[in-house]
Amino acid sequence: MEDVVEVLPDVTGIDRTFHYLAPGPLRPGTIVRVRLHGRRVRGWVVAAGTPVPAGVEARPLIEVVSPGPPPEVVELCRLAARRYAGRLRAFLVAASPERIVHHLPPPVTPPARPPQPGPLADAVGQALALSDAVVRLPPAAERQPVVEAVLAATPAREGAGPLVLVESRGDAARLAARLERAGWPVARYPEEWAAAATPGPVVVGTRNAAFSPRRPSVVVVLDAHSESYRSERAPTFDARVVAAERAAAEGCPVLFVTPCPPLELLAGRRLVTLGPAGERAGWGTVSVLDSREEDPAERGYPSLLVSWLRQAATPGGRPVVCVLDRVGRARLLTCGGCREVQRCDRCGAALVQLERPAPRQVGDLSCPRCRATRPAICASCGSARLRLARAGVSRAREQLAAVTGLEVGEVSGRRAEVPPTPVLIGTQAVLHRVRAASLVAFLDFDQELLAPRFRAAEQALSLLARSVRLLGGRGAGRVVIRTSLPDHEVVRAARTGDPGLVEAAERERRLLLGLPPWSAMARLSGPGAPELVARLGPGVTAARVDGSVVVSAPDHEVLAASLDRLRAGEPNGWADLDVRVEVDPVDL
DNA sequence: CGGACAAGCTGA
DNA sequence: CAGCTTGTCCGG
Repeated sequence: MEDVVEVLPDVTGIDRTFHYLAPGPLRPGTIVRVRLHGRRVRGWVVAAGTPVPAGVEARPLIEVVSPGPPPEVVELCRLAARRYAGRLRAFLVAASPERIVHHLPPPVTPPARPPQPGPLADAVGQALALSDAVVRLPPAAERQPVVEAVLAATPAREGAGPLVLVESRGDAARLAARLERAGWPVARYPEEWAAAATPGPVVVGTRNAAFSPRRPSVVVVLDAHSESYRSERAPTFDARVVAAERAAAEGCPVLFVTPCPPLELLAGRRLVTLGPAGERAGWGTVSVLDSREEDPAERGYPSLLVSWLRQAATPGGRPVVCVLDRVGRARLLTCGGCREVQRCDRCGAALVQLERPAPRQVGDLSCPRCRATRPAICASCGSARLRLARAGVSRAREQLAAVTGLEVGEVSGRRAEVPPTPVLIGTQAVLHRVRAASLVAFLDFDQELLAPRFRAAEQALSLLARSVRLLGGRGAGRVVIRTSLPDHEVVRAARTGDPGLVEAAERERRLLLGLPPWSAMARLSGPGAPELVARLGPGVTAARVDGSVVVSAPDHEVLAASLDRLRAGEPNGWADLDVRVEVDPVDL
């Protein structure tokens, strides 16, 4: 009983460690049970051999419960806790088995497979040689062959194995099944934690798999543009960042595979593509309907769209999917004269009218993104006649059924069944609810292009990529974009199969406004937030944005150091501060 | 978090 | 003043 270990209790309200005596040496990450304040609680060994503070007497721990994350993953959790200003506990939970692990299965030997030569193998080889790269593959390209190409090209490494991150649990299940069918041993994370802790199998999982136990020999992030890699609950960590940090620490290559890489992913990384021809082919047929040129009598459902919908709707076949986003009550204002959408001339977001104007008063237009305001007059023709353009999904369903003569079902809610109708309509969530489509039509793509978030353009392009994928390659199917902005770079990118157009425009815009990746941001909310502003220290700026505080720093190191200062002053860390911290908030 | 304990309130 | 609620503190 000579070994002293430091234990972090698995208790919500505690963000500090305690010392206990262990029956022998225990490595950091080990899950133990201890007595704390008369209670029996679980916790993680987070350090060994640290001196017991004066005045306290370390007591023996109750028992060793289970193996947990290995020391290098505990270290990764520490880095993540610092970068995302969260409690270490949250990350250790993500890195730990769901149930007690009694014994680890024996290591397996993966098969040796020579890579299949071809353009895909070339791209993968190039990316692996770069060690940290973005592989831009068009949406119609299948992902399993990419993974197999990486597995075939990655040399075996003692005690290590490949790690593949995917965007959803469904993707993980499918990929795991396919790889197993192809003869690769697979361990799913977190369900098969113990197998994922042993050398050999390919570890497949969603964002938490970035904290999986075994050392990676290579890390692949599929659909790396997906926002599901960012956890929406605090701490809002980004698994892509964690995966990159882990690969760097481990000295193994990391590949981000995506049809539309966001700027933050490209920053400091090399890009590998299939070349213009290969990429263009993989974006399929993208058709654009200019809503400004429509016959008003068609009321938003132009005859060309209707005939495409009718053609694509086959009973019993893949559904036609229509997307109409009325998410965010951001009212879209168009000019009654020239029909121009009223946009912010500084950042391009759609303007809204502030509150309800007082009687006989014209309310100014304001930008929900950058807060700029201007008078309610059309920017292009000077008319003061502005109209509110908007239509809810349920009403659109009726209109669509009437105008096409087809049966149209509405997809709403998270768990409701998808109706078996030949045509479906819903918000962008519908793209996540179906596995395949014969046609995808965005009835009002302006909604996506002009959403008041600084990542709107990238998000819009990723919706198009997802749509192309639902059509399933083979040149069948069509994506229809109805918009008043047919020359917007997002629309051009999808039409020409060149996501670089969005990247270039985005780069310019973000540099100009000092947005990420040229800065690092965090949002502090909750009762404690306002008082903390004064304690942030130098190097950062803070701004009040409806009730919460947005903190900006030149980079993540400065931001993390600043937020760390807040925690450092408290004996019980974040548990003492009545505040919620989101680093890199998505919906800004 | 949740137990311990102190301070405060109520009713007979 | 017992019995109960509410609040604050602290854990090895």
